[in-house]
Amino acid sequence: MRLSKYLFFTAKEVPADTELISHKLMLKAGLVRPVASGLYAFLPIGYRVLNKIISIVKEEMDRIGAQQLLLPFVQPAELWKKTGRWDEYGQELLRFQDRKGSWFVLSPTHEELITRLAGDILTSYRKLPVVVYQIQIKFRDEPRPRGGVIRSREFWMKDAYSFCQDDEQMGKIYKEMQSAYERIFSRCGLSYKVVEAESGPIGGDVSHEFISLAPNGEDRIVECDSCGYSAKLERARSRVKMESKEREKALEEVNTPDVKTVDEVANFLNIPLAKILKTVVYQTERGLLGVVVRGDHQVNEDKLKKLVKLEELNLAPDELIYENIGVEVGFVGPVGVDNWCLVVDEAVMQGRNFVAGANKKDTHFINVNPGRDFSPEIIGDIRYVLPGDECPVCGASLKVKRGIEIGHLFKLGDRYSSKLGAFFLDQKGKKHPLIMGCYGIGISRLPAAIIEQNNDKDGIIWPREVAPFDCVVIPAGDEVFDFSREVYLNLKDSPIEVVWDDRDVSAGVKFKDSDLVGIPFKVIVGRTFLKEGKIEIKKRGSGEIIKASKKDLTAKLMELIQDGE
RNA sequence: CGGGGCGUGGCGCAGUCUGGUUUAGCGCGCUUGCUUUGGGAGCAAGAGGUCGUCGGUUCAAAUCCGACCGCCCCGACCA
Repeated sequence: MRLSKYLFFTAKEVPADTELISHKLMLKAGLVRPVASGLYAFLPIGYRVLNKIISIVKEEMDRIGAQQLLLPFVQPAELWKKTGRWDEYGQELLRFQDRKGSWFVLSPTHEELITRLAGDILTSYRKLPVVVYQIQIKFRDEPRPRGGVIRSREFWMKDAYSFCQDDEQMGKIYKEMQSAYERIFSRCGLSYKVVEAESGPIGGDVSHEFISLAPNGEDRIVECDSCGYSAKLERARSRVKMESKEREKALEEVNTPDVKTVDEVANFLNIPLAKILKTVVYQTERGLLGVVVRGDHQVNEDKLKKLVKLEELNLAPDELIYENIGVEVGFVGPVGVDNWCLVVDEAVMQGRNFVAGANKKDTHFINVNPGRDFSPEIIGDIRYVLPGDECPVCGASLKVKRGIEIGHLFKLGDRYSSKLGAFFLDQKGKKHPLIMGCYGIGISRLPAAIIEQNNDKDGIIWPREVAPFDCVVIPAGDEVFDFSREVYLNLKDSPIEVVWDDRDVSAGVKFKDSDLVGIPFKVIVGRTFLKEGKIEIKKRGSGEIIKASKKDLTAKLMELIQDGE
């Protein structure tokens, strides 16, 4: 490839409001270009990287016997109505009508389609298990696309689906898929974590996410260095520290004029946040819910929803609270209220002598004791884990880290197959729903995730397997231009992927551009060649220079590329 | 859903508050020529803009007012 003829450009400036390094570098290096909110064009260099990633994914999927297929990007609404997701999926599902007025959706995912297909074809236990996958575009009408290709509306995804007779078969495939993912992400040069996850709108019980570690990532995970426990923050648990058993003191009112927030109360009474009870009032389909957590904790609504088994859960508006509790927000507490369902976090139950709102203007109670002063209807884990909490498995101190979700595994069970009538017959001729799993990889966000972990002040440093090219031949000086062409043509005949920077610009520009784009090796033909007859190979990451004669160049490079892990 | 910001050649920005010397500037990139050429070169000459759209105010609008469209950022309820 001659660079002078390649659709290639680099930019010195990118919009001032781009935050992420990967976003900046992808724009600067000319990998992608924004087209509209959450829509990106992949230019040739960027598309090469994407294809490298796709090849790795294909190889590893094929290795575990998954079969590639292609489903349509546009799906009829009917299927989505059958599974209920036409209503459940919300505004992220982009819907439109064809000329006849029939409704369709742009696929945000493909469970419905693949399940119906499987139901038509996989009618016998003899064919099971089967794993299929596809690599194609998805569309989710995100409320706020951000971070370049990390959260875009249109994106590439690898989605695989497994169909099994029973949970045991399913479990085996789930494990195989997990190790395939581990190989894929390692080959991409990523440092990642596997964590327990929530399944969200896809549904299902067991779910794991692969998180690429990145300080700016939008997902937060909890992990234990000591035993290896790790989970998404939303579902992470922690052990409740046993409080020293203080003696229960007598309940007392204190005057707290205009002291409303937990922070204000802590300051005003000069006590730690953990000694305050935070009472949050929710509105649900079955009336008001009083939710109590410690002042230093936050209510985890996902956990709360699961615990109380309610669908609708919204913070109650101020007026509604005033009407029902008779006090303004800020002085609400659990003591003496009976027209709500009281849900209390387990950590609260371990404590003694708390401060809480007294349900009276400008007044708090001190020495509030759970059990004595109020009786919860439901007790459970409804809080977010905090850094330093004790690991639920081994008790060591937990850490909270950030990252980017790059892969997700779900055990779906029969959620889709039952609703869509995807059944098979067992040995005895008995009908069962197919037991399903689904497994995604965010293909088009992977370049960004990789760049987040592999860059320096000069630009991108691609790991070997995903680099757009292995090397670039750089002529440094007019006298060597013709010879550099020879060098290029020689390399082109080898398996090495080479590009020749034949542009009429100074050598400095070529070096800078090569560094920015992240080509692993520069093959420099210049003054060293004129002086010593040697060609230089310069490594992108370390800057190390290896000299080779024209004769040895290809072999030397092949060797370096192989070692370049 | 709430708050904030932005829209000026391909890209990044200034100019808008205080309307009129602005023929609408600057940097990057682009074209041509000469000199350069191992880490984003210099000089010279050029091309390229209905100042997001529509409407209003005014003798006069990139600048003031209104509506719309597009884009970006922050927050999403913790009492």
